[in-house]
Amino acid sequence: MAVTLAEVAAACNVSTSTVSRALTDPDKVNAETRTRIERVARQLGYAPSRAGRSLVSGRTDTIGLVVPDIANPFFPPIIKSVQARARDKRYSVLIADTDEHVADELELARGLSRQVDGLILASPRTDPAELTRLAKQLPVVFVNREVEGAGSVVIDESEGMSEAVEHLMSLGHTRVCYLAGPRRSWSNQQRRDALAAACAEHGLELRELGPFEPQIQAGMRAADLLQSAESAAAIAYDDLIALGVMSRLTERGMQVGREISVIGIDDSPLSTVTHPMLTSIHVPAAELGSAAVDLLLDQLREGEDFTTPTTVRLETRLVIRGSTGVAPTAPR
Amino acid sequence: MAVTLAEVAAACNVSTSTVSRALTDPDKVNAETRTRIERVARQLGYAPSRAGRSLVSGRTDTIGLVVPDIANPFFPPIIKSVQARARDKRYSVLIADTDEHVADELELARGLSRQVDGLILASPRTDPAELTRLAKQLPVVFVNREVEGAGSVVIDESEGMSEAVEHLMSLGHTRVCYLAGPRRSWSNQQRRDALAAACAEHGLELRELGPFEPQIQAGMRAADLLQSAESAAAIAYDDLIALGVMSRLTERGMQVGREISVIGIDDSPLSTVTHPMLTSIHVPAAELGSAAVDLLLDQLREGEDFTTPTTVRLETRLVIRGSTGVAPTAPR
DNA sequence: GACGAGACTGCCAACGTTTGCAGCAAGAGT
DNA sequence: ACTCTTGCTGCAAACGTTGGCAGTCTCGTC
Repeated sequence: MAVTLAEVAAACNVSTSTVSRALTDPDKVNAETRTRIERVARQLGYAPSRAGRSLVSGRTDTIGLVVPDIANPFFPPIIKSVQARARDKRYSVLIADTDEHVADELELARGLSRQVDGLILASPRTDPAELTRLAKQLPVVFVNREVEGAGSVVIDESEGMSEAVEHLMSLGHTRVCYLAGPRRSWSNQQRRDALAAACAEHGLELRELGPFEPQIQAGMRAADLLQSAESAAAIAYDDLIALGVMSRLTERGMQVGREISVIGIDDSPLSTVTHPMLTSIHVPAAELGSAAVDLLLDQLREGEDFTTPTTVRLETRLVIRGSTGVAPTAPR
Repeated sequence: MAVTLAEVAAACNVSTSTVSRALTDPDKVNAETRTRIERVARQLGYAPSRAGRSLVSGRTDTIGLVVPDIANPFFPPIIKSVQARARDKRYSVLIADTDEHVADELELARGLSRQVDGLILASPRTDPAELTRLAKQLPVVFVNREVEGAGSVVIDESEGMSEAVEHLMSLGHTRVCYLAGPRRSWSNQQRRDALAAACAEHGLELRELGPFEPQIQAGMRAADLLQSAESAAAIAYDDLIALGVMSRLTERGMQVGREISVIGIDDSPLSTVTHPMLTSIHVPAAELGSAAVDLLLDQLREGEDFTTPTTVRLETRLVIRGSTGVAPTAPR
């Protein structure tokens, strides 16, 4: 069905090798025949067979991307930037969604590993030892997690958290409640630690509720717990939880941004759709994706050389919107 | 690096053909040797090379999915269900995002067509003639669009629209404003027509604003236009526009659900995150995805037989939430 | 005019898998 | 004892591409 090298070769009265060279290594072939071949190839609509090429080169020109939940608005921007960067470099992207199902993470990654040259894993909960093993089999870059023996792109929440805590204090808050993400999530630990450090530094009292799944429904549950706690300020593990909290609180007649302050993390596109809009710690999703691709392609290029796996650290900052306001008991 | 058939064969003292048969066509080989081969293969961690297999079979066991915008919350559920169904059937899914860029749609689809067995296109704006041509090259299923010579899964908005119009009338509304989607979008035309039909039937006055891109920002712009029109009810092309409208109206101090009623289409997960929650016409996204996969795999199985391309039509219904309420001038 | 260099090009093997065909042994039927 | 069948296995070709090697041709040089 598809046009092959042989057909182009026949049409040009040359051998397949010449056609192959003309199209992939133009300097190696006479300028005149090359242009002729190029013309005929275009005319016939020739496109190299990935399978044939893969077989001999051992490469697939495809990278895999594993995310916990495409529906979580934090990920689409990352996916987009991964795809964009990959496309620039002539790579395709195979995406797998684990549906927040920890057990599937590894299985999916392994399945993918057979049809890709490298993997980008944004799956925070699998056992580190397994991940290290996986990283030995093929190049892997982790997003938002550090794993021994593999490159990673991580978010440094400390700056954003510090700003958030300062922000709350300047509004007169004296305590804050952390709405935790999944217990075994690497980034949950990072965020909790960053918050704890910032609180300790600035003298803000910290409580914790949870864990909650990063989903709006869980946020709603968190809202009710939050109300029975005595905190007028909350920082959520991510925007989804924060949005669920806001939605539920508003539904119950509370004024978010006046009676209670809510801060999210990720600064996903949804932050601006609610009223009040969500104050959130901005995470540079686009950079995250493209940095991950760059790191991975570096590893692919190095080949067998032992490159010390790099960690790229991305800064965060607070974006203040309407969901945070003066503490209720504080003087106006 | 990877374990090949030949290595398994050597370890078992049989030929590669026997190993191949043992693993793909177990009946053709002696039970005893088969179990031995299976054991050794597992031990060695053998996994068939997709490239080798593709080369001889001509199939890739991969399907392509083109969507206009992963970040649009309407699509993730579809993507998930496509992936889930495909995975059940041992297919991988290659996703491409056109970023709402019409010119890229075809190019991306063509690029994908070389590495997949079939395509699912949820890209509403490309020229029909081009799409028909594409459908001649390989099996294609269209989502939310009918194209000659290809299968499709479409949404039948009429029922949902009818319910929406009845709903508005029962609340005392006498006119409604349609916030149109992209002019060349097939589903925009479907939705507009369905709305017009429903309005004509029930005697509701219809106006139209737009077109607007299916994005929150565009919805905000729509909100301001809507305010200067004199309609107390609006039905948007999709939830994103509706959410943008709500967000902007609320920001400008209007009470959505009291002073003005807003209805979205898609019933995306976001519908429940705002306050008030968004009344929306529910579209069965999961069914949409799995139906598309089923249709495509049917086409793949049929092979060269001329199957009359099928169109699957999915019903919609109205989900009433807080964003719609009694018309302001109507008696209470 | 012979020779070597250089520029192109063709031949062929290899990648890993599947599959039609042939070969082989063992058992059944005569 | 002979053939025929049956069940199993190996051989070899094919899929489309790449790249090492060798061959051809032309041209410049001595």
